[in-house]
Amino acid sequence: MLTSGPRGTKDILPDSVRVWQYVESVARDICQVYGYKELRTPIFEHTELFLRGIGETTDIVEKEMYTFTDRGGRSITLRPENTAAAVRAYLEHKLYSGIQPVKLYYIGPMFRYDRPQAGRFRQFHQFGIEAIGAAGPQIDAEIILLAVSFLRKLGLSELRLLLNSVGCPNCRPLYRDKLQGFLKSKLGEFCSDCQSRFDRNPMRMLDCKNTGCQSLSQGAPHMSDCLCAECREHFNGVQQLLNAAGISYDLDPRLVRGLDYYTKTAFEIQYSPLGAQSAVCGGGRYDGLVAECGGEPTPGIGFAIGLERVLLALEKQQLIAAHDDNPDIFIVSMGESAQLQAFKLLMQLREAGFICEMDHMQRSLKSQLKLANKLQVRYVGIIGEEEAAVQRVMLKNMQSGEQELIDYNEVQHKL
RNA sequence: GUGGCUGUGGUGAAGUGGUCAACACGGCGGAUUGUGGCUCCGUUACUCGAGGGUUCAAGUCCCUCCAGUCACCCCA
Repeated sequence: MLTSGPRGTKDILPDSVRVWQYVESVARDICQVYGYKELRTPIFEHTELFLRGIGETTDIVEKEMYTFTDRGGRSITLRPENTAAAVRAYLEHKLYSGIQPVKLYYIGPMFRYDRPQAGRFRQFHQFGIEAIGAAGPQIDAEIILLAVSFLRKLGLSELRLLLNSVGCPNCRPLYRDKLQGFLKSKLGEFCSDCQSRFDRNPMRMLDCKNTGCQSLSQGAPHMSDCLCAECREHFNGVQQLLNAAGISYDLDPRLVRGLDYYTKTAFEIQYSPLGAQSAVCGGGRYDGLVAECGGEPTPGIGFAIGLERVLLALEKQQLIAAHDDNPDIFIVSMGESAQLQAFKLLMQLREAGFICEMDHMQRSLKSQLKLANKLQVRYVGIIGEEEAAVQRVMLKNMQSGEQELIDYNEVQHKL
């Protein structure tokens, strides 16, 4: 249909653009405070980047990418997330040669071919940050603090921070074996979803909403109990720092990030009033990604915040302030010579920075005043034949109804 | 990709096979021709998401598709 946009996309209409700009400005401000610089990468990349970066067996790559062949025969994909692209840019422009860690942020549209739902769209927007080059838990804590404080600055409460460690290539395979060993004997009793998860992602079975499955997985080993010494120390370090910062969080042994590149710290911030899609922020460490993309082994960590979900949350909490951008003055005119005068006055006032409007529909005097009233202007300047003849304007205060005949030059002093 | 619900004007909606598709809000115009907000009046759907079918007759029944919405999967 010519008259409707593609499924899962939204137009951001003038009435809501202001809120977007506000949220974006809060994001930019906090990034400046924390020392993160904006990075703008293309909206599409070589498909290969996402296959390698995100992981070929992830849902995103298997069924959610907008992929097409361009006229040169290249396979191109609209970015489904921005971490891989940030790492690509980091390598391409040799950002590793500068001050470490490299701290970046981005705000922009992402694309995933999902079925639309509350809080989920095919084109959606993320504010995300990436810190590449630092391995210690300090940077993990910094990033989590940045996310939490961004959401708090917007006024959101009822946020829940979930924290876990998903281990590293040394300890995760061992854990996976251990978990599968535990679940294997009861596999037949799990729901069909869980049975299919067994091979693909057994950790997901701990997360099943089915109460039967939940009781079956009681007592299963937790990743956090099977971490190698290095991962354990790192995980403890992150918690210590969060404690020191007074940030409350819940350890969630079932928290798993869906993308292959995550290691160690995984976190998520939930805003439960949103319904099923309650994750407002998701992030974690990806120590293997830079090497996977062809660089030297380099640690990294980042998060992404879903802006649509943030806006939904702001709406739920009624934190969206109405902004007044009503005109300061509406110029009413009647007759051709008066119109010329009115137009000149309008230009003059706009040059001086006042918000001014006039009629563009050849309305009658009465209709112009009705319109001015609807626009909730404070003043109306009336220029008819009489006023035009003496080069003056009838300035009317719309609240008191009082009006006086004054020179054009006086108008801006009265506003 | 799977399932539930929904689809009437700019908006919210009545309408449960048969005269001009209620009503409310909004928009536009007007109420002796140079003055708004209140009130009153007029006007605003060759058409009921799209396309087929059943019927003498369909917004009302059937099918297909599309879209919205919520949930699963997954995720921001």
